[in-house]
Amino acid sequence: MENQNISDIIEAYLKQILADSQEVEIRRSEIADQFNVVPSQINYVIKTRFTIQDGYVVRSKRGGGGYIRIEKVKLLDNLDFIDSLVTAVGDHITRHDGLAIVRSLFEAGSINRREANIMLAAIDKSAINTGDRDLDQQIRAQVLISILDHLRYES
Amino acid sequence: MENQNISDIIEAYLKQILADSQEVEIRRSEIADQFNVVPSQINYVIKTRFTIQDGYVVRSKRGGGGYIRIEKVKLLDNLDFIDSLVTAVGDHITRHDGLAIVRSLFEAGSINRREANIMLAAIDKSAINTGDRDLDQQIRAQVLISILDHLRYES
DNA sequence: GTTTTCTTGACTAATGTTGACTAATATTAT
DNA sequence: ATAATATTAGTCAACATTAGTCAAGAAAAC
Repeated sequence: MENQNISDIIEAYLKQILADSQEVEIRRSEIADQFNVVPSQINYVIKTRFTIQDGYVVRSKRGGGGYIRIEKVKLLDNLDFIDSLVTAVGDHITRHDGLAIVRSLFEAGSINRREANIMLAAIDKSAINTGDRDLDQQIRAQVLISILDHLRYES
Repeated sequence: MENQNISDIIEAYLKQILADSQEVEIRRSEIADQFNVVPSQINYVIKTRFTIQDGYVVRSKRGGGGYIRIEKVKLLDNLDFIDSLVTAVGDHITRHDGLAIVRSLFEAGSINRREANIMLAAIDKSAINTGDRDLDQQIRAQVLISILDHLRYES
């Protein structure tokens, strides 16, 4: 504890607030000033310590009255399962393998038929079709992972 | 919270009136005076927060006795409604406008909250982010339309 | 010594605010 | 009637105010 870096200190500060309330809203530059770091360090802290895997959802807005809001969310008990699917998706995935991912979710009871159909529509050829097969597989992977991450918590 | 921007405050003021009545009619300069902003800021608020995708129709008249009238629109029956959203999506769409589309579906009762969140995850920046903004907007439009088309069959 | 994590700042992007100029409509004067 | 003037709203571009990204270098961990 003697040798904490400033990112750890900022993390602890924010988590202390979150111990009492469901969410915390900050102005990036204010926190940066308060801890005497450049503003982008706040992004670094958030990106490394307030991920969805940790149970946090972050929203922000730029411009006048802008903010960064960190919300503590209730994680579901399907985390290991979701993790395994995220790993299976990787950074490229074919439609065929994407279908298998969605089917796994459905069979595990994580999503119902309607939700499965929405996911399938989102990764269908009619949805993702840039003409570059490799790029399509990358986008499909990102879309799937983004959805999988949302299935980690109750909203 | 403590430091809201004035556009949000004006938006909230108008929406509060619209919570009770079907429409609100204002004199632009009066509202501008009331909130101590230039008149054109009222146009900005309307253009960014009371679009057709948000479920509002705006009419106005210039000259003596001029006004701006904001009307909450009744949603059409489901098929026409989805058609109108597909048209609104077009072949490019920003995340901001995509969000409004999903919100419209939710508010119309076409999808529930979970389904809305899946759709939002599918068009989020974490999902669609090729580095080419224009391409991202095209893909986002295709993903949305693919999902909208599926909703048509199921409902 | 190498690899990972942290720190920094230049550059980018999104959103909000302002005011000068334009356009439409109504009212008044001729 | 027509023209001039007054009274509204609309557009657009400049500027202001926030947050995000990325890559280079420093520090720490291994």
